[in-house]
Amino acid sequence: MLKIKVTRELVAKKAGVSPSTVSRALSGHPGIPESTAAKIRKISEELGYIPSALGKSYFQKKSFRLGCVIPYKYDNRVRTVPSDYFSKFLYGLMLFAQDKNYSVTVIPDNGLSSKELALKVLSNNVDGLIFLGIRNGDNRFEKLYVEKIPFIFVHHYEPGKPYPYVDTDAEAGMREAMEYIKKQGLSNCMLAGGGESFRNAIDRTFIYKKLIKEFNLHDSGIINGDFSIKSGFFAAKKIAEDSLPEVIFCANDRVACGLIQGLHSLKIRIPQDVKVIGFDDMNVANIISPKLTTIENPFFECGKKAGELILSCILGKKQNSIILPSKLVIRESA
Amino acid sequence: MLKIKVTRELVAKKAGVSPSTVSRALSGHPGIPESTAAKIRKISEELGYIPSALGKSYFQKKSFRLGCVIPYKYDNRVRTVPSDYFSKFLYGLMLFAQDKNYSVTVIPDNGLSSKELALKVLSNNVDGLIFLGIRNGDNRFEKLYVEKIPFIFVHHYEPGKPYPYVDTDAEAGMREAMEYIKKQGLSNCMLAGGGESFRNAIDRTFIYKKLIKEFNLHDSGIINGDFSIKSGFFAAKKIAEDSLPEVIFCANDRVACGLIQGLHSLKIRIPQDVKVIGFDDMNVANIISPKLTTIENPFFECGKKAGELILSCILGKKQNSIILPSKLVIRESA
DNA sequence: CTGAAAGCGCTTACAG
DNA sequence: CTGAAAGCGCTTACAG
Repeated sequence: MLKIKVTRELVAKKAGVSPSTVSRALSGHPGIPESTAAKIRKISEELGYIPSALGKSYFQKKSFRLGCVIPYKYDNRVRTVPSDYFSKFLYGLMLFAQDKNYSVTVIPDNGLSSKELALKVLSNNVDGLIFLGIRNGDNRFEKLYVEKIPFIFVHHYEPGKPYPYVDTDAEAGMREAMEYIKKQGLSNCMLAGGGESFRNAIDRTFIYKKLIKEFNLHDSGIINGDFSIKSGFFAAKKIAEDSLPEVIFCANDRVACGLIQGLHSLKIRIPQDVKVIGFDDMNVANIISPKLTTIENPFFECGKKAGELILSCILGKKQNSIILPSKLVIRESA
Repeated sequence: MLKIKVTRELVAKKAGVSPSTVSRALSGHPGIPESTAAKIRKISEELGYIPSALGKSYFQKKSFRLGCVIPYKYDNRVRTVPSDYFSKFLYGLMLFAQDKNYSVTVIPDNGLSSKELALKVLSNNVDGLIFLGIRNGDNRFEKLYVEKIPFIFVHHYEPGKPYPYVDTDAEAGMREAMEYIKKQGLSNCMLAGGGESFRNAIDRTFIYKKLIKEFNLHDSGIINGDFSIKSGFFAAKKIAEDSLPEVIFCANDRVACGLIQGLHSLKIRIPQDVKVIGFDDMNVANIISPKLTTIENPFFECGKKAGELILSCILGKKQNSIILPSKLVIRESA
């Protein structure tokens, strides 16, 4: 027995109305009286009518999809955006999208050209692009902007440019952290910094310097790395060459993990010999020993907000960038 | 100056051919001589013609999208599939999809009904579904199968059912691990098991028992948990109640992390007092102290294979389930 | 090798 | 409040 595809026409016939009316009833068009709409919904249900997402998209020239662009490099292994970041963010985004009847398409980016990126939108594969893990100096966006491709950054922005973004205000959390250490009577700080590649790393370094002054603490210097575990490990060696500071701030939790490994290997105890404070509150912060005192970066919330913002861009509404707060999470390392 | 949408018709006119020929040339139809095709491609390029993905999808009634269904629970916080798993898998899948001109849509699943899941395919939102993190007793699949919805499992399967899946052969890696400890003259083993909720947990327990016998080692028992960090932590307390075994196998790296935390809190040293062997080789295995000796689960490869398999299902080709090998990765904990 | 034509399923402006 | 009709951009079977 062949199953017949249930079309809108069939529903219309059964309901004694025209196909147009079925469309309107099912999409909640205001012109249709509730009694008619209810009847049509009931018949649709009984018949098992399933409106085609493709038909709708096609007609409206909208894919109803948000593109989430994720960097990767493939050398020996795949390098990913730190996984927690990626997955928590994506959950936030998916849940937002689901709520708006959008879906989320993930796009791997190993250096797609402006043109290739634009094509994702121009070919209606997605309606807009959300960029994660962008590095400074990436010059692909001017062209996207000129072509009016809806796009936003997450945890990145370009000073002086109108590109909208969602970012975390690192200052709130770092301020809490400074207060916290000041209250303990500590003063001598260092920063295991994240270098110049990421806007967020630069900002965190800037805020560190600013707050050190503001709180009248002593800065014993900055060891620059690149946001990686390895760079944290090497920072430990450098820091141990001189007399230890009382507190080491880290550009992110990955750096903090490497730093802790490095300090361990040098038989330096945390927090007894030196306190360590991370940034991001990745899952690993709760697993590593000692558990990491760190500053929470609201990845999940970022995902939701990124959804809101890109949708505004797509729909041509206001596109005000969004800044989310960070906050201190006290555990064992400081 | 208004930019005119470049259509296929315009390309056709400029090239002096019909729109049909443009379609054929651009999609590499064999009937078109290369000279004509080249000319049409050139003109398309010059004009900036962008074929609409929506048009194609609509006509072919295919979305060219693979749906990746990811479980979550939202209570206080979002619970995710372990992030590494998720992100490495997704990279493999995305790269495969990209290669085949498909894209990947992520679908959050907090207990969608069979019907809701089927709808994702029936409405042409995606062409097929890839299920991650499925638990035993999930009864949503019979209906999908009956409705001929293309779907596969990853790291799950249902004995006696024809549902296709991609899984990792835990035995290869666990065998290596057993050989490795046997070679060290160790014998007294325990398992911090993963309980009954996940097929993979059951299998790993089964394989553990089987190999213990085969290698003529001593089994001091199994402490069952649920694949979580917390369950590993509690396992440590239980294990420490009696005399310690020489080696503790763990159902996965999360359990191993919890176990290590628990053992640390009891002042039990790893590997001096007891060896610990994980499973999965998540990122954290390299971060935790001691670094975890574990069995690598090829997540990235799983993603690629999952892409292949679901595509076979979608295209109605053979659907042979795929088993990937695991292997021992020696670090510090054993 | 190539063109004219049909049709995919939908939505909405228009007319009533 | 509701229907008939146009049209979104594509692909392919058919005819030549």
